[in-house]
Amino acid sequence: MKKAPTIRDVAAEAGVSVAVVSRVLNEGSGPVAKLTKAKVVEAIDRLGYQPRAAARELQHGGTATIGLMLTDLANPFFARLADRVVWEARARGVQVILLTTQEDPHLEAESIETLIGRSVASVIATPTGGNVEKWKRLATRGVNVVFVDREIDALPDVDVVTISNTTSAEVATQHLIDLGHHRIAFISGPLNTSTGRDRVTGFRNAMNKAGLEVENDLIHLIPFRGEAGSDTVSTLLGLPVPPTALIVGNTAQVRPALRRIKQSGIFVPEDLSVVVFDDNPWTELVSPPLTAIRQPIDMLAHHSVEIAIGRSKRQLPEARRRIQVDADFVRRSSSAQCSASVTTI
Amino acid sequence: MKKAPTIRDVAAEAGVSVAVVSRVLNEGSGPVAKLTKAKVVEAIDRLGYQPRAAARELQHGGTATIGLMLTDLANPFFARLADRVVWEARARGVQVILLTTQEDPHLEAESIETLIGRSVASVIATPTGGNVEKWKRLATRGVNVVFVDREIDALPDVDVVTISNTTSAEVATQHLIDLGHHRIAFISGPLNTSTGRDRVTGFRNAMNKAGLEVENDLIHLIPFRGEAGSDTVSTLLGLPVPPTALIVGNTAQVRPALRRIKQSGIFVPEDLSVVVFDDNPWTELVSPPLTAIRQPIDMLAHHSVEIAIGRSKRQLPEARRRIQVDADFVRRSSSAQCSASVTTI
DNA sequence: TTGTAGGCGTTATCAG
DNA sequence: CTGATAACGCCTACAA
Repeated sequence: MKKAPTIRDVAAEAGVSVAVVSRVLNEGSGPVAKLTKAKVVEAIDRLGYQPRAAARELQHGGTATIGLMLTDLANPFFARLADRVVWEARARGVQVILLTTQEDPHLEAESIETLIGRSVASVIATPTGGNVEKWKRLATRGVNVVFVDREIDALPDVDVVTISNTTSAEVATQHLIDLGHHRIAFISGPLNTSTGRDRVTGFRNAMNKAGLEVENDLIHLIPFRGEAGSDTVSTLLGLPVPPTALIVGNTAQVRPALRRIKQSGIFVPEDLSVVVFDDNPWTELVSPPLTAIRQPIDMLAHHSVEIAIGRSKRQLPEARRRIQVDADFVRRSSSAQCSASVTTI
Repeated sequence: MKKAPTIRDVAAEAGVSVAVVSRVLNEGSGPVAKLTKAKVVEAIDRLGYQPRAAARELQHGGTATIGLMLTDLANPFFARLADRVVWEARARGVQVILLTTQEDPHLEAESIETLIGRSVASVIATPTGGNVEKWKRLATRGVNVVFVDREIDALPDVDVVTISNTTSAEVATQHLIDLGHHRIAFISGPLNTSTGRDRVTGFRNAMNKAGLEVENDLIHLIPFRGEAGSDTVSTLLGLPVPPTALIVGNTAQVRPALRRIKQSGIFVPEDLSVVVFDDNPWTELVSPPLTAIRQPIDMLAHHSVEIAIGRSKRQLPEARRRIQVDADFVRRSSSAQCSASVTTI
């Protein structure tokens, strides 16, 4: 475990000055004779030399690194997002430092500090909803912030990449209405997240448009973490007049909700039609295969990274970008004609 | 976007020297008068000062950061592992920089270089199987390497945290044997990974112990990436005498395999009993709920981080640690008595 | 084409 | 208790 060689060691080994070594390291930062270069390269890998990122960073005053701040990697949606972001970033030679907030604003605040300290060039994040001041400070520091999946209204200046949540929820709702459902329940995320809010809006829109009443009993806003989806389902099924259809607009709660439905001995779609947000690879393997809103994760990742890196190269127009990618509606077998509709109407 | 304040700005603002500021920053690195300290603290958050990690790192010659190198975040197993590792690390005030290799030794090599440049204290990794020299160099540099989930035989000195793969495969196999199966197929990962190898070994052990012949037709070693599991299933089902049971020992191929089984119109467990490696949250929601080997992911994460950090503090005995945690066997409904067993024997 | 020297922001070592 | 000042490893003028 001898200590790492420095640029000086390489210089000595090759019999040249550090400046020359630096020049061969950063291709094109200055002229180097062919022969000299060869000697240096030789020395470099004889010593197994590797430039220290910290020193470079200090000198140059920043890194090309992207900070990726997600709420929860155990959620397959975010896991796949992370996978794609890391991939896209690497394709551009940029590293990713990953932090998770567990939906906790306190941890989020810490993470922001950390990222400032690390002097990352950009951060891609799914904000919890709080820490408005902190986010502002980060942006003021010259860090390019890109929100993905969610946004914060109080921060109208940061770039945002999301799916069209309102429209997606409308589509899902309309689908069920077309099948004759009118008692449709909706489970969404907390109202202080843009996804939670926009999806509920879409749901309401579609219901109103169809002249159907929206009963507050049937709308449930629950946290992303935990298993609240289970109890919510129980509550819904226990209603005097239970819903005939359910939309789960909270990705993280799809599994708990489904679990409870199974336990309750309710049949899908005979007793209850189900549509869920986010199509993960397992969705089609459960019985019945689930009708779902598929979020184009690669697009989300692609645009986020594109913007993040584009900004740090100042190759983007000043104006804040707000990209909405369309989600696909995938019809499978968990949604069907409302059996009650014939008799009830 | 004014530039970030430095320790000097703080010193000026507080009317003291940089040394003093440094001392209040690093609690207990030297004496500071109470009043002075107050002034400094005041100045610090008036300026929103945040020490630059790069400078510290340069000065001190290393970071407390952990490099986490996984093959594929889209695989829920690794996603959950990442989640836990990030969590455990943070609980100890350590950051994680995440890299994925996509099972590609070339990308792995790059990642190793990167990590050296970043002068991380430790790296936790699921090695692809190659790059033996590179891994050695990393270790020689004084970086604490911990392999998790898999190991490399050619590197007998690095710490390893895995589940007991051989035993787990034995248990799974024995379970099927007990149910009267003797034509049992086994899908595993490539032989150049320890998981692939050990699981096959376990399978063979159990078969031999029961005096059953192991037909090579029934053992398939396929890559972790891609959808090879589908074709493999087709091949197996197309055999003159198809197997009555299948163990999928390649976590990433569980989904493709299952998918093809469904498509083939085969009934589980009536026509085919199925046992899979790794119990993810969806496993119990598919029909029928899958009998599975559950890997204790939190234990894997916990021990990995424990070792990684322990080593960097030199608080661990010299000797290499090799931790094997036991996996649980979770019996559900995808495995059943062999219907053919009565007639065939 | 090559070399020399100064500085990036911190911490650590010594004098005051 | 506090304050100068020399590293840490690299890059970049500027000189040779």
